[in-house]
Amino acid sequence: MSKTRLNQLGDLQLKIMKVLWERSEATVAEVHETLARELDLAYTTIATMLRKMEGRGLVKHRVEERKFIYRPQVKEDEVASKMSAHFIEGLFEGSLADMMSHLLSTQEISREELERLEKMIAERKKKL
Amino acid sequence: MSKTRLNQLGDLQLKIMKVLWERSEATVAEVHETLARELDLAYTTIATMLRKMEGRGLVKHRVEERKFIYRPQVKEDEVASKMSAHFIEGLFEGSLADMMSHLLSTQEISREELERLEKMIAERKKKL
DNA sequence: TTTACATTATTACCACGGTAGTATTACCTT
DNA sequence: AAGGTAATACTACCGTGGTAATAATGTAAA
Repeated sequence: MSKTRLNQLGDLQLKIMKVLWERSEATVAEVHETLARELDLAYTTIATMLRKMEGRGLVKHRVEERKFIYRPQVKEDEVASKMSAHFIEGLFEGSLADMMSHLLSTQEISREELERLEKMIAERKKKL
Repeated sequence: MSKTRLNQLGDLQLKIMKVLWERSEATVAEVHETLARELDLAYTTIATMLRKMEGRGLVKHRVEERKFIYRPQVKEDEVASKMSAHFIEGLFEGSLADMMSHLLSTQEISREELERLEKMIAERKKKL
């Protein structure tokens, strides 16, 4: 198992995981194809990356008619949590509010988004 | 110049930058000492890292009585913004609300923090 | 059955973050 | 003047993300 460090996936690894999360499983070709519109990578690049990721325990594969079918070995939520925590820790001393404060004052945000945020927080407050 | 990729600083680099940002400038010894409680790193590790960071344009140094005095070449806000944007992009398709939604449902958050968030958002809404 | 094609295997690189030992230099103290 | 000390310079190494070319292999088509 080796409890892969989920707190830091590379950009490409993340993109690959996203494809896998969305489809539950996929062949190398499918992943490659899905990412093709976004990234111009060689087929073998994806294949290599997936193999490496399997080494890290991020994915696992089975064989079916000569093809490798990969599926995630870690949950998206888990990864998102670990990565978020790590990120917020490193940049905002772990304070979610500090991060939001910074984001609110620097990022472009629509009224809709603000309202969504407002609702979420209100909702969350109830659960306490 | 090379417009250093501010969107991705390593953990150690960030920690070093934080020291520099806080003090405006510092010698290798000061950085090393400041981080000592947290990290057990060789003096030369810090020195090397700072030299590498200077190569990337993150810091700059001047010499004073035989010592290198380093100062940041990039602003904390700028780095925080770039890194945040990159992070949110990679994990939440760029949606701040999506990130918050995830964070709110998985992270431990105190009532105080929630209220702080609430106020911030209300405040931010006014400015629109 | 030969050939083309799809797929994985093998191997190789590069960049960079991180880590640090050893060498050199220069200053300061006896 | 010799020797200690503090600082930087140089060099080296490892892990890993990313990228991919080439080789091998098996399958399907002609």
